[in-house]
Amino acid sequence: MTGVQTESLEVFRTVARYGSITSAARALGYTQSAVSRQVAVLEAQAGARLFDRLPRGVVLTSEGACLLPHAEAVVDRLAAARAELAALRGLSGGQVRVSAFTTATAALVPRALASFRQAHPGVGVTLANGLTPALLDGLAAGDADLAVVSAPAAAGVHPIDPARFTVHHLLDEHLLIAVPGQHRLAGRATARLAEFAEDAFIVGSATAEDTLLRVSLPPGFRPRTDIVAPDWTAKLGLVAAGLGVALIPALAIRSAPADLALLRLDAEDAPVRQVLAATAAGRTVPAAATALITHLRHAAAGLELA
Amino acid sequence: MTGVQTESLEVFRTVARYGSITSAARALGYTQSAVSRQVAVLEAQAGARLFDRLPRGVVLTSEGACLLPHAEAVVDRLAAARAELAALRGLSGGQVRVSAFTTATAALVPRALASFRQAHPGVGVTLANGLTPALLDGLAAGDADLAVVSAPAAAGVHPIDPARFTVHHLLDEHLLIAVPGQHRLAGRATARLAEFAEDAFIVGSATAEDTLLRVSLPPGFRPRTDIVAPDWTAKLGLVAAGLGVALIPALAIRSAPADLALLRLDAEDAPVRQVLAATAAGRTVPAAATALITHLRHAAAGLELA
DNA sequence: GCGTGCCATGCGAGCCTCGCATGCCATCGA
DNA sequence: TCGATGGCATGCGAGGCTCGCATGGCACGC
Repeated sequence: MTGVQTESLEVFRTVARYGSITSAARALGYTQSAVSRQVAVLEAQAGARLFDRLPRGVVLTSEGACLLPHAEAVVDRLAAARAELAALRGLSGGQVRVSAFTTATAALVPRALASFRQAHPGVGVTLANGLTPALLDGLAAGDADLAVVSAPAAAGVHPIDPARFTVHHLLDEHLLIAVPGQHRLAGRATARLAEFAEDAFIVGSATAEDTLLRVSLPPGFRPRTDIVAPDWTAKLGLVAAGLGVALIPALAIRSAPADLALLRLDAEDAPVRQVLAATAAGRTVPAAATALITHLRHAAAGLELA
Repeated sequence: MTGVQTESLEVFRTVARYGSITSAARALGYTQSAVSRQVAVLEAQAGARLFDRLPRGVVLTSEGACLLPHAEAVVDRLAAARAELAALRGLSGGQVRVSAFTTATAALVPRALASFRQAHPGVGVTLANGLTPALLDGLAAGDADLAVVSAPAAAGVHPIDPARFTVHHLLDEHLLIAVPGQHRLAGRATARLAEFAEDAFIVGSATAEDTLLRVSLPPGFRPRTDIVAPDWTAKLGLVAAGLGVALIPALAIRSAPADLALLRLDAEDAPVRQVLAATAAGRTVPAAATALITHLRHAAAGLELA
């Protein structure tokens, strides 16, 4: 019973069904001798006669009848495995695990997932949140198939080791500055950071170092960070109420709010951030993940135009 | 995915568990190259990479993770098949289908089944009833594994074709004649049929030909068959009430009734009937059936003594 | 009594799988 | 920086396995 060939089980099943080695052989496209021998081998492995040889064919013995449901279960299970692999390959099944940094889950990832699920309804998707370093660690650990991460566009030190990860560029994200509707610069399309020296900045944490401001503070520029707000929604609410201005990554804006103005910050002040889709290098990328990258690209293109 | 070797699935499972081809090979007693090649073959059959080769071992791809539960199910199912076959062989499982003629189910078969079930509690037993010809047909058709049948002891024409059935002699059944307790012959141990010329016979059907009397009527002997009763219990009740006498096969007597006498009929009048256990010739006899025959023999020996 | 249907088996060719040995690659430590 | 180590892949040859072909034995039916 060790080293069973699954074909032998299929042969066994067919012989049991036909009640004849010869006709089973015909049905399977084998020679009668081949089937006879395969049955004999299976019987030796089982340690018991599986068929009684009658003058007009064969019938299962009690041992054969005992084995038959198991053999059919095995054959069926293998067929199920084949089918599931085919589904995986054909993007009509399986699972893809995506992780993304929080801002990306505002608009970019949801839009990509929406079109992806429409295109491949059979593929399950799980979404995880986190900060870029944790996402990359999880990616390397195999916790996710695909990570949407951010990286500074600066050509210098790249936080993403190209030897460990394969990255797919999605978009270059610019930084916006949100000002109240009646702010003196509300009508402008772009602005420099230095123009907001007198404004109160609503930041995400108490220390300027932990906020977006840290990326490139002009020398001598020390913004007032009076108000701390935990998330983008709260920040926008505070800005709309006239309590100050706030730096907002463009991706965090789901749609243009009516009661405040968004100015694009000059690239000199805040270098654009890259948004990337990363996969683990050296690991086979699931077909679903590859497809999802395409949808992420399309979603990114749609967002950049807006 | 056709022609999968079940050993390859076991290998696949082990490699996935160890995360390393080399250590899996050690655990399986194979060479690293053999395991490497088996994995490669399985991957070719699956049409996809199942493992990503990392510098320090291997990890499942999404396809591999998809296949793994199926592989484990197959391996487990084969192990279950092995276990069930072993149980069948070891008489700790399985099923045996017995059929018997009605009289044998009064005492002989129940006693044999009782001791058999005590010896092999794991073996299921199904019991069917019928007349000997039908039992033999069912046996030949594979509806039963074992049939308890009766046959005349006459050495002449044997109703059981030895080419179609293997018979195991259980006992020679003698015929009893039941008489009321106050019958004039009640004190005798044996009797001749002719001594009952004046007695009313309680028979199983209206025509003498269909009763036990038919087996060998002395010339000129024409018993009175006034009363017809459907079964042995009713017959015995009628006899006990003094309404006549009745021929009873010894096997139909579960225990000696108190209110009537049982005389053994002379063998010249009613040749003893053989009770046999039959199996289909040319068919493998299940181990449980063979064991049950032994228990039938013991039960028969116990009944003959009584 | 012979033809037919069915299964088992000896024989030889081809293929497959194994172990051995080697090569390649990445990592780790001196 | 370079060798040691650990891990996987692969060329090679031996042995085993499975196949098809052909034959033989057996039981049944005309």
